[in-house]
Parts: sequence; structure tokens; C-alpha cells
Amino acid sequence: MPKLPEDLPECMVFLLGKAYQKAHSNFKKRLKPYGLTNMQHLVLEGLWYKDGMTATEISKLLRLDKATLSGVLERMVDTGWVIKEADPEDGRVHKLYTSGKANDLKEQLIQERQFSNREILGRFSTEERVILKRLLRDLI
Amino acid sequence: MPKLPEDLPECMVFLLGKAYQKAHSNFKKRLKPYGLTNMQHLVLEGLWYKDGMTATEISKLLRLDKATLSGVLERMVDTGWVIKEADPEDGRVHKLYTSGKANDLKEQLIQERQFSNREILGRFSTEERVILKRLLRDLI
DNA sequence: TTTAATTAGTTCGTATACAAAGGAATTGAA
DNA sequence: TTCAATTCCTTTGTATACGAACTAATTAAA
Repeated sequence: MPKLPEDLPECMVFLLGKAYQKAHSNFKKRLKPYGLTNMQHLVLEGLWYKDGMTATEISKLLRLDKATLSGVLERMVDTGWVIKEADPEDGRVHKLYTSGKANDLKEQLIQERQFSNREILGRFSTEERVILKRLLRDLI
Repeated sequence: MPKLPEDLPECMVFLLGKAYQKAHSNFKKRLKPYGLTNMQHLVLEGLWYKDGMTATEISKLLRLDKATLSGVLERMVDTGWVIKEADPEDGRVHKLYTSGKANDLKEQLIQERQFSNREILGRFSTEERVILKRLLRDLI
């Protein structure tokens, strides 16, 4: 691994970017057999937490951009992970539900995330894990 | 800020993603007046560290995907931040140099990154900053 | 030296990101 | 009640990401 420019290795944008890159890549590989992307998995977790949310609600809960989410949800409906229903009360609103296909895999999919998590944190002690999580939370 | 699904706030992919999102967004705003993206700024820092690198070398140094870099460099050449020269020794190779426009702004641009960095780490103590950086480096 | 294997870089396809604008439905204030 | 402000969601445009395939150029092996 070649040396990095000057003080760049001290730069948070760079460090966080690379750390995220690594974690993302790890989880991505795990999800590949399911035909799910990280983002799609995240949306499922959101709906398992509270089914029937609208796109805007998911967007707020998971801090996702609504424009991005729009496309993600469309693909998830197309591939049968999510069901979209118009709200008879309000013509603007569409409620989203996890499909049977998704629910059948729920335990497995949540486990995959936990496995990935353990792999990412593998080299750290329990104390380090706690500290890292706390610092990241504070930062967010 | 609504509560997050179950143990998701413990998930490294999620935490790192959101932390990166925040840092990235902060730096992005700072760079906007210059018409530079974060990625483009990173490439400039790489070339200031070692001018005349090839795309492959930059890719390795900064851990960037070569396919992504290809487009980034094309736009940077088009907008006059970077100069691309064919290598007479090897027909496959193109060497990359920072432009005068880029070099004139070098100090300022590096400072912007440092400012952004300070803002991101603003709430942490010196010890916390050191620990966070070490943990992220270890993770990468 | 002729072909196979490598290497540098581009292109393609798909999936985020996200600002900004647009369309449709709803609500609120005059 | 009517028109402006809001809200939900989609669309558009630009910029990453990244696996995979491809071209062109170089090198290595038989």
C-alpha cells in the first residue's frame, strides 16, 4: 500500500470514505446471492421496523434522499421485494410493505448484516468497538 | 430525529455511511465555489503529492476505481484542472499533471480541506480525534 | 518470432447520491 | 370557496461507484 499524500491520511473525509468503502464492499458481497443491494437491504430493515411507511417517512427515518429513494423503491417493486399501495385517503401518498419473499428471508438477511458487522469489527477489542461506535454517532 | 430500526444504529455499514455522508456533504459545500467536486479535489491532492502520475498510479495511491477515475479525469481535463500527456515511451500510458489554474489555488484548496476537517471534528477532544483516526485507519 | 499473457485505459450497464424542477393532490387563509 | 402555499412523489441532470468486457500496446514464453 503506497504512502498517501502529505496529511491526507489525517483527513476525515478521506478516512471515512475509505472506511465506508470497505464496509460497504464487504456487505455488498454478502448480499449478492440474494440479488439485493445495500440500499435495498436498508429499506427492508426500515420496513421491518415499521411496515406501511410512505417514501417520505422511510426517507426521514433512514436519512436517505427522496429522489434516490424513488428509484430504489421502483426497482424493489419490480423485483418483488416491496409492495406499493395507493392510499385511498390521500391521492399523493403511497404506502410501502415488505413482500412475502422478503419476509421469508427476514431472519437470514438480518443475520447477514450482523455477520458483516462482526467481520468489519473483527480486529477490534470490545472497548474499541464501543468507542468507535460512540464517536461515529457523535459525529453524525 | 426519529428512532432507527432495532439494532441498525449499531451497524457499521450504516454508521460509516452516515458519517461519511455528513463529512462529504460538508466538504462538498466548501468546494462548490471553485467548481470542484470532492473526488476532483482528491485527485489534485494526489497530483500535488506526485505530479505526472498515470491514471493507474493515481488509482492505486488513492484507492479509486480505475473505471470511475477515467470519467473524473476526462472532466478535469475538460474543465482545465488537469493536463494529460501521452507517454512517448509507452503508447498505452498517459501522464497527468496539475494545470496552472490548479496550482494557483493549491494553498487555498488544501486549506479548505483542513477547515472542513476541523469543522467535522469540532465537537471532539484532541484525544478523541486521535482515537477516531486510529480506529478508522485500522479498519481500512 | 509468433502467439499467449499482461497491462493501461475506456466503455457499458446498473445503482446510488443529490440539487433542482415539475406534476398532482391537499390544505390553509382570505 | 378559491387561490396560493404545501406536501408527496417523480423526473432530470450531473457525478460518483464498480464489475465486466473491450481495445490497443507491450512483454514474455515456447
